[in-house]
This record gives sequence, C-alpha cells and structure tokens, in this order.
Amino acid sequence: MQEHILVVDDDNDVLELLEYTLRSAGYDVLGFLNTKHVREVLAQERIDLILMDRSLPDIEGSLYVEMLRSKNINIPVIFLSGKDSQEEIKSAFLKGADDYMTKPFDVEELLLRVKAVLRRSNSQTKEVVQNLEYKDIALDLNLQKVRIQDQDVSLTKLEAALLKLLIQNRGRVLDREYLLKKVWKNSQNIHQKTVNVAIKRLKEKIDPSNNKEYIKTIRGVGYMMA
Amino acid sequence: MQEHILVVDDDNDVLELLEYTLRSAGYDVLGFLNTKHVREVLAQERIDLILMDRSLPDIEGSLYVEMLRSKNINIPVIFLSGKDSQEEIKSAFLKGADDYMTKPFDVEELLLRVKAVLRRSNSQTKEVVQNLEYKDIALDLNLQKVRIQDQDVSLTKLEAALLKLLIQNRGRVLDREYLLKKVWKNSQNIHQKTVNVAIKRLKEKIDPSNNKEYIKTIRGVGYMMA
DNA sequence: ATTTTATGTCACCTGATTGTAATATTTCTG
DNA sequence: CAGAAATATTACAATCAGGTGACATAAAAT
Repeated sequence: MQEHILVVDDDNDVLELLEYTLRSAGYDVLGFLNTKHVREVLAQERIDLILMDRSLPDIEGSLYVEMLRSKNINIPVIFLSGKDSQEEIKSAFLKGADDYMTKPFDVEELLLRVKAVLRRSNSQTKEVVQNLEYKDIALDLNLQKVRIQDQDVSLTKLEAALLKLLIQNRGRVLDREYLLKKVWKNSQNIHQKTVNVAIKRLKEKIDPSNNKEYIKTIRGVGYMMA
Repeated sequence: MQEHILVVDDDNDVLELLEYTLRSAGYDVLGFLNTKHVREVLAQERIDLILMDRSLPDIEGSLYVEMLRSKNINIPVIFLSGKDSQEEIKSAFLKGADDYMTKPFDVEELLLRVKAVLRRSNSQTKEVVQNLEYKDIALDLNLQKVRIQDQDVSLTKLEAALLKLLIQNRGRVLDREYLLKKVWKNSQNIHQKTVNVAIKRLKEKIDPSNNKEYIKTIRGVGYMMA
C-alpha cells in the first residue's frame, strides 16, 4: 500500500519541491504551510511519516512535535532546518525526531533517509485485526471464518465483509445502497438485487438450518442484525 | 532490558571513546577493530544496533553491511565515516544504513541518534539470528537450511526469509502485501502473483510429497502456518 | 568469463466465487 | 382474496484467485 507523508514547510517553493520529489518517488503527500490543520489530518488519515520544517510561522517545529509526542502520537518525524548548530540538532532529537537534515539538502539523500526511517517504523505497524462477536457467532477477520456453536465455517471475502458490517452495525438497518458502497466499494454498475443474493448466501453459511434469524430482512429498506 | 550495541572501528582510540560513551549511557557494548568475528557474534548474541566505521582494514564497512542485509540480517546500522561526500552518504543508505554520521562527531548527538534508531527498531529486531522450529521443521537461518524429519534441505535466501516469517507468525495469516514488504523489502514493482510462485516453490522444498499441509492458503487473504 | 542457480513474469488450467436473470415465494395493500 | 411489489431461491455464465510449468533474466558460484 502507498505510504503517506505529511510535509510542513512555510516556504512555498520548498514545499512544492518536496511534494514533487516525494510524489515522483511514489509516496502520497499532504503538504501544509503551517501546522493549523495538521492535528485534524493526523486524526483522520493514516500518516506514516512527517517531514517538518523547524521555523514555522505559528510555532517552532520541534515544539509542535514535542506536543504531538506528548499526546502519544509517535509517527516518525524528520526535521528539515536551516539551523545546523549542534544545539539545535540535539534539541530536535530530544523532542522526538527520528532524523534531522539541514537545508539546503540533497533530494536524493532525503529520499534515502525517508526510506530508511519508513523501513524501520513500518514493520512495527503489525495491524492486529480485532475479531467481532454477535450472539453465538465469532467472526475471525484474520482467517475469514466464523465459529458458530463450536462449528468452524469459512467465509469468502465478500461474505466476511458483509458479516463484519452487519455485526458492527447491529441494531441498525443497512440499506442496499449503503451496503453496495461499503462492501462492493468502487465496483460500478452493481445491481441492488445482487445484495439480496449475497445476503442469502451468507445466511446459508452461518445458519444452514435457517432457524436462527441472525439476519433480519427489513422489507423496503434492507437488512440488519437484531 | 539492556540494549546491545556492536561497534566496529579500526581506530582504537575512536573505538575506546565509543565504548566508553555508550557504556556510560547504559548500553552493553561489544567493540571490534575489524569484521572478522562479527558474523559469529551476531549468530550468538542479541544485537540491537551496529555502529560501523566505513574504512575498515578487511572490507569497506558499507559492503559488509550490504552482505549482512543480503543474508537477511536486518539489525539497524549507523555508519560513522570521515567521508562526507553526498555520493558516499547515499551509497551507504542504499546499502542498508539507518543513519550516517561524519567524523568528527558530537558524542551527544551520536547518543541521540542511537536512541532514535533504537526507539523505532526495538520491537522488530528483538530476536537473535536464531533458529526456529515448527512441528517437525527446524530452520537454521545461518546456514539457510531446514531439517525436516532428519532430512536436510537447503533453502534459498528468499525461501528462508519466507519460512522464517511464516514460522514467526504461526497462526496468523500473512497477506501478500505484508509478505512483499517484509520479504521483498524495498524492491519496487513486484507483482503480488510473485508471492504465489515463491510460496509454491517453498512448499515444494519443505514438503515434496505434498501431504503435510505446513502452509495453508487462505483464499482472498494470504498464507499461514498452522 | 562461464556455468549454475535463483527468481520474477507469463500463459494456461482449475475450481471457487460472484453477478445476473429467470422463477418462486412472501408480504403488503385494498 | 387478488394483485402488486419486494424478496428469496435457483441456475448459469463470467470472472477471479490461486496453482503450475516454462521461460528469460539476474545473481551467485566457479
């Protein structure tokens, strides 16, 4: 999957250079001239690395990173700075930097350092898939199977995605349009009837004798799990 | 737990300075004047970080690291070097460096960079280059061999890396994206289908008669052991 | 430099999955 | 209860995911 890099630099020329360079190297780049909206973005997007100028209009970059670290946001940070004194560099590391480059920097070296930092930090992100439960159904999203009353049933990708959504939204009716958007994602021109069939197939898997009523049909609307 | 740092520098004065500095900072330090016994040490001890001079008597430091990386030894490395040209620095990163400091260096900055690298890599490289077992498979990572029911089978680099990852994550499904990142590392533009072929070849090696089911395919997701 | 080995890619095959359309059944309304 | 609308069921074709063997290139060994 593409890696996402957030860049903050108040010099528009430098920012554009960084954006261009990183995009050319295949990264997804979000560039900002100040830190105003950075918190929101971090809350909403998956960011793998932050490149940050130190001298920003609103706040000193390393102070901002120190604040992030204090909020337990441990995304790797590489500082870019015109200041190259030992003291400046050391204080940046103390505030949570992963690397520090002084301007003017060689873009190739920057790319290599970016890569090096990502290599170390990424593998740390072993996503732990949480499993969901509903009544006597235990959905294992890792193995894509359900355990129902000590019976293991394996699901297909589609079935697993459907069941996950239903369990996550238990008590809420999910209409076909919503299901198509969430489960079938970008696929174009999928008929709403397709949902009916998919639900039917899922029902058959998790309740072959058809006496459990895990999934309820809400006529005229969609489906739900009680 | 105390962290173990291996230092290689052919200048005895520098080596002693590094040993003293790092020990004072609470690390366990193993110092060497050349790379002769490094491989053995790596095989026996848990090493968390390597500090390496580039100009060594027996081999250029970055070439040595490149060799280690090619053997799937991914312990973080910080280079120390008198050479400060862009080309030198870039080539070091290309060969697998995590950071690069030019001599003469500020010891405090060195300590901070050491700390930064260790912070990122810690959870990852906790294990010694150890041998792993799974059922009746014993994987020897140093010799790149498996012993299966008293049969020695030699593996390729790729096969060993794959099998290592699978065994380490037994019970967990590893998807193709994850495998590409961990096993194929930085290589760009590798097709996900390539994983299928690699797994197939590994299966063939460790289970020629194809009746053991060591590696299970989870359709739509990836592969797992157990 | 030559030979061998390792590895990525491709084409093809198989079986599983899934969308669709045709048909049956249920549910709702009057 | 009849008729219409919604949903369930079934069958079938298209697609897809993964396995397999062949081949070309890259890497390693000699």
